[in-house]
Amino acid sequence: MKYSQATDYALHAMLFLEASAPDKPVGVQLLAEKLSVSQTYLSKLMTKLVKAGLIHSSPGANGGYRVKRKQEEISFLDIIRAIEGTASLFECSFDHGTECQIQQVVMEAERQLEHYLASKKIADLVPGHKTE
Amino acid sequence: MKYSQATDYALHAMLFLEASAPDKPVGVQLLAEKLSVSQTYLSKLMTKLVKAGLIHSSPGANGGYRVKRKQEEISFLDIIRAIEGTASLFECSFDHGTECQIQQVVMEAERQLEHYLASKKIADLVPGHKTE
DNA sequence: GCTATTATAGACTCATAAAGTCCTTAATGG
DNA sequence: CCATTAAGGACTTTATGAGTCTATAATAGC
Repeated sequence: MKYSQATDYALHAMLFLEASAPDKPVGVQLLAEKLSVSQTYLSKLMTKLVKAGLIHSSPGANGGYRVKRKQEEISFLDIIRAIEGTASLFECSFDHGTECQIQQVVMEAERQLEHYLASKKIADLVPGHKTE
Repeated sequence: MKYSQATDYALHAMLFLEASAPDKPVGVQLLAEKLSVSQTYLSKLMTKLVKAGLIHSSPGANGGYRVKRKQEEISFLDIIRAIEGTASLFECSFDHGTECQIQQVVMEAERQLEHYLASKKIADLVPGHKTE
């Protein structure tokens, strides 16, 4: 069980966007160069972030990506979910009665994990940003 | 990101073993029937649990699997690790300086997740077992 | 309005891992 | 010795991650 490398790219891309000037869009070309990944592949990931409402994109000349205004709100969990999806960490494949005790334990663990990841904001990592 | 179904099988198999008489070994045939999975596949998973030191196996007639004496100690994390391995949830693939802030956040989340899963024992789910 | 630039999207490839099957070998109790 | 049971190697099948390649759509600047 592991987070995909795509999540790694997305987290770093978001960090880069946060650290960039908020008014000037950053193109996928520059991002891909910084992350040492192909433009076309990264652009698919960026599109996921756009669809998740985390960033804004503008096509055309001088276009690119910008973080949304509520950037301080963007958590690790937001980004991870945008890339990995929202499927549960564990799902018991049996039906023994109505509820699986094992599943309940793992689900609670997942709930705590997500709570922590939701509390951590990307903006926290950028020097000079105030989050609170 | 998801735990494999193999982990699901293993957790349920352990729960079954805990709930069985500790002196009489349970064969993979019975286990596989209870879990609706093939014997050969399940036996591979059971072997992993044996190698991890969680259960004891005896071949030959009347053989099978038994939990080890320190059964109260067996945690969800033990079982999950035996099946999934101990690889980290997240590993940053870049080398930007010495440490990745992103990785540190996710690693801390993972540490908490594992702490919780280590605190939960399979024996807790078996009525009539005392854990503390 | 034309053109260069940039995001979006579909179709495809390639490698890896999960999930499982089949067959053989080794150990052990009766 | 034999029936029973675990262990292990070799294989298949399917799904997913990680990309590539090519085309299309939108937009700014001239």
